[in-house]
Amino acid sequence: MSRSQVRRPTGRIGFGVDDADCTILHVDMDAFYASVSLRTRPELHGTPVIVGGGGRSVVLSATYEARALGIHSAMPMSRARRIAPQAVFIEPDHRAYAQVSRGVMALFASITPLVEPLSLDEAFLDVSGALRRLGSPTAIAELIRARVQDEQLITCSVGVATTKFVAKLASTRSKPDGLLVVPADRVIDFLHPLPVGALWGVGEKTEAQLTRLGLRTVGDIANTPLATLTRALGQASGTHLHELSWGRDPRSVNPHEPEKSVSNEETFEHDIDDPAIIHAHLLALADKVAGRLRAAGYVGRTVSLKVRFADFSTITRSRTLPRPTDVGMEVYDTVRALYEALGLQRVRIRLVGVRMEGLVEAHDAPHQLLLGEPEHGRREAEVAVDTLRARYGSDAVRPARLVNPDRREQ
DNA sequence: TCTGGGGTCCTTACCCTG
DNA sequence: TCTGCAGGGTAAGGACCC
Repeated sequence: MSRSQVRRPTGRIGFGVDDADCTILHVDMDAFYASVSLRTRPELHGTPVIVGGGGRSVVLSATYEARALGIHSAMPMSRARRIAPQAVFIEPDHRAYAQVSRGVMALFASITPLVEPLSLDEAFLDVSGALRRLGSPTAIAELIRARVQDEQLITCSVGVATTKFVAKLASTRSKPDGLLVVPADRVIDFLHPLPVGALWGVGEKTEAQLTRLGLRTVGDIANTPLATLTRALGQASGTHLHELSWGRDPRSVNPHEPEKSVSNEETFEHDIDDPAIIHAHLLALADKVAGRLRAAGYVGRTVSLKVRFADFSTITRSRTLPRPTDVGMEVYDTVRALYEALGLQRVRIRLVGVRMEGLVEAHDAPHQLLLGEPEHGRREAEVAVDTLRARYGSDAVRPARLVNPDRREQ
């Protein structure tokens, strides 16, 4: 099949024609995971396809044909199977997603150095420095759309505006396979008819609260006194939404946003009440988080434990260390102490998670040996393990207690 | 119906310090 | 010495995003 056969008709929408100041682009892949999965299953184009895992997982992505049947991302897979038994269900292929994402981000980088990735499948671009070389923002957006389709065999949608927030909304409103330009003098016309839920930061709870105030559109928010909004939503959220409702968003495209936290969590296939098995999972998670910190060159100061019980209630507990660390055993010791402090007696647990916060770059962190601490020890051992894993795979070396998952702690 | 995983940001409460 | 207060750090939880 030739590449051109994949191309859909361009869903280009113009909210105006004067794009001179619209140098912020938001590029978002359409149904990313599903589209990537379909590259190797072209016979499924035009059919309902749902990407997700088994067990207690949720829908990661669905084609627009599946969405027409009522499927949406984050829906439990068990429910999706019930609603759309005729759909094709595909296991996620994270390696393929990462590979396509790298290709797309490299394409963005060839357009402008000012690229701020938001996730695997979307990014903001500031193209103000590329106008002389590549033409108007709209021309650049069309170029990106054509190249993504030709090089990656998937479609994307692009919002073009003067601010990040409006560009993001524009790409959403142009989906799938579309382009929407919102010039500065049309921002209010574009924003005010939209439902409040379209605003970034308005989810289910906030929308319900706004509805109680009788506010249904962005225009309603714009015409509500700031004091009313801050009373209902708090100082930060109220002010934020009021600013957005008038199209004011001063944030620039920032390509080097530092990481603030690193976490890993795991939902069990079945709820667990055996402390020894919980400990083993905490060890594996601590090991994983610390490995990611070392790979990224960070150390973290605050260790956080998350526990979700069988009834879905969730608690977190955290402790700030005297000095930052990227050593898995230090993370585990802390997280286990936090777990023990809960004093749980064979309570059924659905999920455990480990998070490191208060990140600083490792070379900026002061390294001071504690009294009695050997100069070489756990960290050196874990760095050696990193080297082995890089060469032989992530499962090549594991903490002894994790080699046999059925083994109980003594 | 039955709810993943990896993040960010905000609010509130509490403690400590000056 | 005691009290009130402001400000910073920490902890916990909630809402939201993709």
